[in-house]
Amino acid sequence: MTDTALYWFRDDLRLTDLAGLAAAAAHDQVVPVYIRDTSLGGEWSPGGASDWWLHGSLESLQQDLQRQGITLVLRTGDTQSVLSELAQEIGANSVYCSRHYQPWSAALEREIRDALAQGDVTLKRYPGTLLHEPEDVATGGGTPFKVFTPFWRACLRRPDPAPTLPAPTLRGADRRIASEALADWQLLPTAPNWAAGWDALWQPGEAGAHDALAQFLADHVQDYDDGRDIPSQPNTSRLSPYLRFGNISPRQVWHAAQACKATRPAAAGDIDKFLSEIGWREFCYHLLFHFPAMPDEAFNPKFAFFPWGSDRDRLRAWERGQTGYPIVDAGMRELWQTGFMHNRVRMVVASFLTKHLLINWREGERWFWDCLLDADLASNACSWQWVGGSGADASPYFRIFNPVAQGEKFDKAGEYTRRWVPELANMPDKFLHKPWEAPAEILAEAGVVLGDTYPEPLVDHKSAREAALSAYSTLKELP
DNA sequence: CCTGGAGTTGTCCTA
DNA sequence: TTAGGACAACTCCAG
Repeated sequence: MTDTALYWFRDDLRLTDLAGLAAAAAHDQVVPVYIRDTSLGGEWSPGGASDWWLHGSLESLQQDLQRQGITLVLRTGDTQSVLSELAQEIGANSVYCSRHYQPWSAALEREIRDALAQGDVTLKRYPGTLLHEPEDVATGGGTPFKVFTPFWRACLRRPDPAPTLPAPTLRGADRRIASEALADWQLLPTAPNWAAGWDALWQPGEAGAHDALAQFLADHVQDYDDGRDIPSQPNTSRLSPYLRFGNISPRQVWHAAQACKATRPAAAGDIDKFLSEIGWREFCYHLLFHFPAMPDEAFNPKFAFFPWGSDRDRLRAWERGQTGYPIVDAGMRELWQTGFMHNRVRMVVASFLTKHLLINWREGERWFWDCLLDADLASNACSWQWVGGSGADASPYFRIFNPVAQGEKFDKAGEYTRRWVPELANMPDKFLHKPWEAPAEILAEAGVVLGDTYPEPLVDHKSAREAALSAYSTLKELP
């Protein structure tokens, strides 16, 4: 009798460094499946940009498997039912998968394990796309870390993450198994196709991930410490969407970075800084695991009654990149047009939404969720709470980014701002980040008519800052 | 249980 | 022009 295993692909869309797939390869036959279950996660089921990346990742995985003569089975429906039916259909005795850490994942995995067991099928769950399991990192008192620095120090004290695994040699099923067509899932936008041109910017899938990592380590990591803050420079890794979908594992990133450090000791500081950003991803996942309400509720309970405003017009202006603050608008338009935003600018726009507009961080979290290719429940929730001040190890209340100063400091020559806000392209550097201060003749010469070709500032920085400080000061009056 | 240093990414005012 | 301190007080976490 043929010994057949099912590999259930989730957010681990790759073939290398996948312990569960390597283990499944010991069976006579392996049938890989990806299940589209739109009921999972409720309001946190993937947004539009994520679906675009998912499509590309699945297409890439299909091709990689096809090279071994194996077809990726695509099915739609309730995950548990699909797995049970498919296991029965192909006579599988085992189902392999990687672990997830979302609030609903543990219960889902338990239910699936129990349901499969009824048909004498074993669910074999392997560690997920992290460096360390949440259970393996704790304070001396056994509690989860709530501050990043001691968390990361504890991670670094642990044994190195396991060495990475090669892609296993798989033998597919000896008969055809029904699969839906990826195109029928309609993961790509059509009318309108807002992702037109994204193929030139991104290469979803495992090969693209390794290209991006290799190029980053070869050409850009050496200036990471300073360069990562300059949005016009290519010194960030842009690995986040690949990590989000498991096109690459953080262990692969870790070991590649360590190898790079060995050959280029001068870049060691930059590389450690980069790895600490991988550490932030790790920290967010661990926090979400221990505090599953993170995406929906303020981590710091003092914020339960924070006087957030709810001005829909202002929120809309922020979303559309029409706030009148050039660096903010540049970021929001980069997001809308490319599915990505530079990290420094993410902080600026998030600070602007929560502190200048006093709009609840959850509105920003929601918008990013739909627009970002790397929309990740853990990183998105924790980062928004961090900026808003309610999160773990959060930004202090008085840290209110001045959007003019941030623009002048990090986009001094205006390259980034002019690219995404072309109506200001002819503004001189001196006034690019504060066009409302420009004399009439300068505006005329640059072809800018405030309130017409480019908005007047939505709020006045100084008074918005004072209003935020005053709102945040109400926190300390609460019990 | 107590103690004390520390805490991703800033801004503004003053001297 | 520039450097330093204030901006709350609190919680976290290791010793």
